[in-house]
Amino acid sequence: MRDVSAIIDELSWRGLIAQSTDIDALRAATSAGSLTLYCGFDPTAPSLHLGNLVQILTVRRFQQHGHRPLALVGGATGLIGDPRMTGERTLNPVDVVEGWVGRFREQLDRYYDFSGPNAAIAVNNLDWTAELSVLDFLRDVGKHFSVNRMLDREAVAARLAAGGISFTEFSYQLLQGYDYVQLHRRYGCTLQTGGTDQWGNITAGVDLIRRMDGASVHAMTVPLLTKSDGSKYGKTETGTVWLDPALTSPYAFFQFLLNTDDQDVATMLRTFSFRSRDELEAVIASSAERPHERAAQRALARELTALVHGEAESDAVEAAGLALFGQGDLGDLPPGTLTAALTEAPHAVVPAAEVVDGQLPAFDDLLVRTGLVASLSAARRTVGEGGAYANNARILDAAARPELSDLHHGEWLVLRRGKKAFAGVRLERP
RNA sequence: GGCAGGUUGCCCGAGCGGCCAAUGGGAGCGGACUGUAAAUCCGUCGGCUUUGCCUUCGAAGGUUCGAAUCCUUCACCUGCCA
Repeated sequence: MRDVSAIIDELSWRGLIAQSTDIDALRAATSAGSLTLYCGFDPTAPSLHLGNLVQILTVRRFQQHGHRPLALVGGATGLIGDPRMTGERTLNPVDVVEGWVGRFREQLDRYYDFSGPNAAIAVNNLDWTAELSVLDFLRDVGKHFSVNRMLDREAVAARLAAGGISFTEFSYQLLQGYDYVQLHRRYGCTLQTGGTDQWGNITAGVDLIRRMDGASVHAMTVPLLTKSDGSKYGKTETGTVWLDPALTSPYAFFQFLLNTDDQDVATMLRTFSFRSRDELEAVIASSAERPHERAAQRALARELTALVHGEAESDAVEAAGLALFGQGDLGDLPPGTLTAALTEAPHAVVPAAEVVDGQLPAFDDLLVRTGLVASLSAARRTVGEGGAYANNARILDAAARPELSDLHHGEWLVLRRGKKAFAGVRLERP
């Protein structure tokens, strides 16, 4: 087993500790031996995302130092919804949330070790809330909460000032607080981690344990990932960067990380990478000297893509990107390389039957089919703006039709929108 | 409960009954410059069978040759008074 006490120092230099109830007490607790901790994830979407991964990997670091994680998926809290600044959530159907619980659990399997002396344990807060009666809840849990204090929560205050908040969401904090009580009782859990936005919820649990069981437990938050310009990291034009390859392709995932701003890349590496401090500092230093080589971005993209999607997939999508962004003629690429690259990128298949007079469907149509643009109007607009390319040559006429002879290896046409958005069109031969 | 005001495209926010698919800003997208970066400048920014047509301005009706703009009802929000 690794040195259980070193975890706090490690998190500290990585910049992963935002707040904690009592850092010295926590350090003492981690030094005393293996402790049990948890960080919950509410199934409010079909997949976990990059922002969640910060929390997951922080817990993973604890586990690697010999501590035991509880992989909590909020089957109950996901039905209620944590109050957001922006407004009341729409309740998701019960069966949908159930399905998401299963997907979250599968995803967590990848990051926590469920074997060994400090094996992770999968838990669902529905297990102790489903049969809880309203009266018991109000008498045993509710009595310990002060509405006055609950109103102080930032999200709640914002909602009161704006449109208002339902009793349902207002009660969320009680459920999360009670989770901590149950995990403390059942598993001896003495640490809860989460994003800084969870501080109020987490300390509510700490207080509740003190009141109900007279025990003192720990809380710690991890800074929320923000870019240097203050915006949320992990969101792109197209939306959230998901961990599920069906929602965010490994190719897109890799590209997203590779495009990390210079200003942010050091923070991202410290946050996500499991490499040693010396290794990271070397990469960051060399990248600062020669930023155009983007060694730090590449290191980040490689390690994280390999962790999330596997080593082989990471290599494949990196090779695809290198092939597509390469300087040379795409036609010079070996057929296998081109096919592999375009298969990783978005692509559309055109049946041979659609070839008329040796010509494929028009460019605007193909641009839409590959998903590079949202509509025919957008396709024509993009062509008009000079932002659409076929085989790296600007498309001048949206209505023009590519010839069979334009296809690389008689099979592929490479479409591009702007500088970075590639897609393949494959002609399907009968 | 009474009085007054509001609800516009991804967000904020203009909008005389015809010249409004609807001013302006932000975001997004494209181009230039670059390093598949940032900043900056320029362009673009509902859809389509695209010199025109279709669907949008909280919802449903109505007036009119013609409405985002007028009237009625409903829903929600914001002030003031009880």
